[in-house]
Amino acid sequence: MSNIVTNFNSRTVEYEQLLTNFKELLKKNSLKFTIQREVILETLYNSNEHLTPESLHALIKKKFPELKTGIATIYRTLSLLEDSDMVTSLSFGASGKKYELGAKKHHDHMICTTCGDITEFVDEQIEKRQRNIANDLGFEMSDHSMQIYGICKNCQIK
Amino acid sequence: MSNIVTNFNSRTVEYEQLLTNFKELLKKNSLKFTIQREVILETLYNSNEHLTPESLHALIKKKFPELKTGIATIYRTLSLLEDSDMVTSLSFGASGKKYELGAKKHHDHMICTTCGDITEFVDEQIEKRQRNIANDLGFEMSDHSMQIYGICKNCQIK
DNA sequence: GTCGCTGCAAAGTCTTTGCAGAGAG
DNA sequence: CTCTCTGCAAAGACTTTGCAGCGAC
Repeated sequence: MSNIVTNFNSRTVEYEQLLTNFKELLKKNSLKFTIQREVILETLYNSNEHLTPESLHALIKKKFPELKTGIATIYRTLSLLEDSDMVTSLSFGASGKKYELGAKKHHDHMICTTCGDITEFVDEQIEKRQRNIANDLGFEMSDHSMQIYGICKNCQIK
Repeated sequence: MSNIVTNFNSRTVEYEQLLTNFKELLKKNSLKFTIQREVILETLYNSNEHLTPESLHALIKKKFPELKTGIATIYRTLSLLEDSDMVTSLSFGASGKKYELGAKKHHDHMICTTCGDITEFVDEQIEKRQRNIANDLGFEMSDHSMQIYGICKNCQIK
């Protein structure tokens, strides 16, 4: 798969770092670094969207048809990545479970109920307030997520 | 089912109101008011927890064994209630989809990752900030939800 | 070489649907 | 009476698992 290797040359430092972390994680758990796992990580990294196992599978099939990656491997790898906190899953109403790389900076989501588009944002004021609330309730906060639902600019115009 | 009728006598005004709304909703859509639908609404109202279709079913089976309510009816009624915005569904990681009555005042959730317990809270500061953010991004906000994950007081002690 | 990984297909879950009889309006 | 509901069981959708051969180390 020389074209995968070539691809790496154009990767950002950020991706190289991510890949290194992943390899370390695997090594630490005596797991193996396989082309499938690499392709999944890469595809997640290159996608700006939040992917379902299904859509990840479709993307990979399209980009690396010769790999014949099975959906089971996608599920297995996503679980692995999620367990290791390298990806985060979100689930919205009917649209199922979606995954995104968790290595990115923390952010919240604004979801358009018309077109399903997801916009990310961060607000330090809210972040701070969340920490305070958890504290007040005696909660040892490990994570949090926030979603705002509504109709995005584009869909309002239509 | 006279015992159901009797139960209503001890209901709060709030529940009476909820029931009236439900009946109106049904009438408006030429749907029928059945014992099953009533029992589902009542059980949701009386439960302080966030219920899965499964657990709702179990609760109803236990409380009204003579009804033999099918799980399919639970699913159908929950969809109906959700479509009409009378209940809200939340989905967390692996624990599946949980429902709660949406007639309650808006609130956010703090979820214990150890015992799965859910604590509700509201913070006006965050609520306000959310409105501002949606506004800034040109979003017409219809709803939002926020979850804080962590370890609750109880589980920290154990 | 060893032992984990993968694709495939089969098995599980969870949820939805078709149908015939029951029941609300 | 009519037309929707319901329970049941069968069908679907989505995930997980078992297995035999493959491939990383």
